[in-house]
Amino acid sequence: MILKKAISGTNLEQAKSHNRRVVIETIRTNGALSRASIARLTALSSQTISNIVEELEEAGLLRPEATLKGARGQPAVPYSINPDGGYSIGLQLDHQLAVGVVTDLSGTMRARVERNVDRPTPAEAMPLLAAISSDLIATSRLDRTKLLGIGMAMPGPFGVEGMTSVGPTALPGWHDFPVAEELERLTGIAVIVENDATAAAIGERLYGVARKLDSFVYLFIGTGLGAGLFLDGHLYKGSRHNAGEIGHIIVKPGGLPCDCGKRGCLERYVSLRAAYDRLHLPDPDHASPDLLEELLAKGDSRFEAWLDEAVEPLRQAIDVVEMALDPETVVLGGFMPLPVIEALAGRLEPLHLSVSSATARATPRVVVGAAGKDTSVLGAAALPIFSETNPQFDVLQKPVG
Amino acid sequence: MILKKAISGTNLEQAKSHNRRVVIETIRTNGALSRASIARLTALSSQTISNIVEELEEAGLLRPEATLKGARGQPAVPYSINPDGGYSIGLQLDHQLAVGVVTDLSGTMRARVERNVDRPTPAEAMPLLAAISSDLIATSRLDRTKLLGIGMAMPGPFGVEGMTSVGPTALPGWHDFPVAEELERLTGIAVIVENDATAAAIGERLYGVARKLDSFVYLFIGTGLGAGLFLDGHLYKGSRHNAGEIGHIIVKPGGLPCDCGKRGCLERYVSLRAAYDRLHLPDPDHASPDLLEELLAKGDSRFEAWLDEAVEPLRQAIDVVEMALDPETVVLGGFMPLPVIEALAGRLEPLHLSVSSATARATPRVVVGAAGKDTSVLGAAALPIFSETNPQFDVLQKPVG
DNA sequence: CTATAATTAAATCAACTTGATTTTCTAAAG
DNA sequence: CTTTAGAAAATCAAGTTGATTTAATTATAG
Repeated sequence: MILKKAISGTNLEQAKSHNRRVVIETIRTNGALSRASIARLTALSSQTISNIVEELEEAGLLRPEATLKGARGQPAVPYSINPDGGYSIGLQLDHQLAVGVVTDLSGTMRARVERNVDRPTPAEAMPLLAAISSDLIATSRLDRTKLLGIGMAMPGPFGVEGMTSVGPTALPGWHDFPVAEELERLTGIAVIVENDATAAAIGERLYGVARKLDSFVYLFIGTGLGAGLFLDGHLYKGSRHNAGEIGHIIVKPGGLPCDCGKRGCLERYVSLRAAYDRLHLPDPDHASPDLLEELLAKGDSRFEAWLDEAVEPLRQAIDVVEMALDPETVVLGGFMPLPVIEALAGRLEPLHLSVSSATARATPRVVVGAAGKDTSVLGAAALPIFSETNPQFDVLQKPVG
Repeated sequence: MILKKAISGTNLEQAKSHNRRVVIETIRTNGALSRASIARLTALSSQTISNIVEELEEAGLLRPEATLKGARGQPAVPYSINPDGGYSIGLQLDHQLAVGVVTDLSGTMRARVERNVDRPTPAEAMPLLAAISSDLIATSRLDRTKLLGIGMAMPGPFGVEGMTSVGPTALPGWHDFPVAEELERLTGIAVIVENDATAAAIGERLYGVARKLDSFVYLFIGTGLGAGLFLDGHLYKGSRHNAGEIGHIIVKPGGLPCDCGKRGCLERYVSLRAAYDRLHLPDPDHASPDLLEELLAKGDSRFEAWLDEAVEPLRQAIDVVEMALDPETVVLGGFMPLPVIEALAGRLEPLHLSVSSATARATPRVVVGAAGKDTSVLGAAALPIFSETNPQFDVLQKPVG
């Protein structure tokens, strides 16, 4: 009999680990907090919090701030995240560029390395990425024991025949290549690989506009278009790690042909590639997002036409996402330059009627998040930090098998 | 300073509660299991499992089966869910029918009551629902202490101005009406309200084709069309309880006008209402799904035409769901009669290329689940059982505030 | 009779809780 | 200005809870 891998039990050890994460997360989302207020927010006893805070301070993850006077009673000592409590490496691979960064626990970039590539194959890219990582460690002279891991962002989807490696928005030759395992082998550091959109979503969650949100969707406008799904306090990756690949949903049945074989796919209208194509660039494979920013600034009429044409498909994508997932907010970002994203966002209203049209809202339906070429590397660097410090169901369960 | 409601900490008490749920869930998904095998599956020690199983047997939730001989060692005593360990009331309200059922822990229907209604308002429906509940309790003479709660299913979306109460697929007058609170007040029993699709999804998860799945989407074809989202082992309801309302995503831009104000909405093509409209029934508000089953059996040409026209929008809906959520499987069901669902499913291939086209699959991309008029009541009855026995993150966290 | 596997019993352990106490401040009273 | 009461934070020490560990017991196949 085949037994389903059951959800597993928990014990004190897991509980402890969870509670430590809860303390960190509570401080991250709220800023510096005293032990007493952490206790109130987490429903743990003040004694427990005291113990945990002491341990985390010992470990260098938290640091005390100036005592808060002015109120009655013993003055509170607020604790905040110690930026130097840990470091993370973020890598990002795309058609033309490989970027690596080091960030500290506060998400601040401490080092950055960039290499040009040209639609690299795994054989070309893997050594390069490993080299970038060791470069970063060497030049930033960071304490390896405080390195939480490597986060890597690259375009999805993963492992889908006829989609992963097909067309100008995909990277060729990566179908079924075990990126994380290989990079882990080369560097000896734990590696987390996600698509651009997911990485960017985590970046927004830890340090950006989504800091306090439980459920949001990050629409990543890059070479193609993808969504990072953060639902009910955790990243939703899908059963085969491909959730959010909405670039290939059909927004215009019978519309522009797409390399995936369908017609009228979303990313044929809303993506860097779509813009390049619409502008009839001679060499769209080597065009730069900067060009679009220039054209926007100049008020180029062809680019304006693209903007106008892209708005309705984007509106429809937002509609689909809102209807399917009812998120608190949709965040727009990606490799598309910020001014262009803002121009698109500015033309979105009136949005379609959806479940997000609902009455009282705490946040706007659409907000603009981080955009530009470092969006996804910084998000990538946030991945290990998130996975090491976020309270999540997994952590509470004993590892099984 | 406004503090975000933090994720809260945990302690032994929560852990215990979680572990009990884990034991129940493990037995539910795998069938009868000995203490030793539960221990292996859950990663808990056999002593812990022994204690928990003893308690659960004491409480009547588990019962021992015949000892398993034939292997070496002391023979194992398998335990299974005791159907009489608890009962649940399911209610379902729709345009023409209010149904109530009692099920036991195994999901078996123990009693059923049905009342005709005609697009009822809250003032009409609430006393009726309360009466149905007390009828069920009285006639089935069930032990009130073993009643886990009332689950209720009704069409969504909830609380969306211009959508909740508009059009022939919605129930009028329910915008912002606090159904659960009111029914709880009238009956004195805990009430969980979900839309049809969500209820059906939970039913499939506990007792049906999705029993072993971690992530799946239930496409509920009813008067309208909605999706129940079960992602990463838990129900995803959305930030305003409206996730899965995909009946109003646009599948044909500029297509048939919809009462929500948009054009080409999915449920204008795939739903009972869409079929009735296509058949030009004189009184679509009072048509019955049975008619469609008859027409299908007869091979009615107009109905065949509807089937053919509905397939592509349905295919597109599946495409959107697969691309956005990468589920293990999409389950088709709803009020639409089973033969009709099967006819639709039979015409779906070839499905669009999506992330679900991936290589090795454990389950088919689309499976047919429970369909017919009792689908959502039975699912509704599953809701309290699920919420009382499923291991979930919430349970592990201390109630805050 | 022996190896094997399931189950049980008693003792132990780790982490959170409880309630009393101490510390350190503000605000009001004298 | 000094004193005192009141308030909130932090700490201390003992207590509680539930999982784990270790060892013993039981039942069966070979």
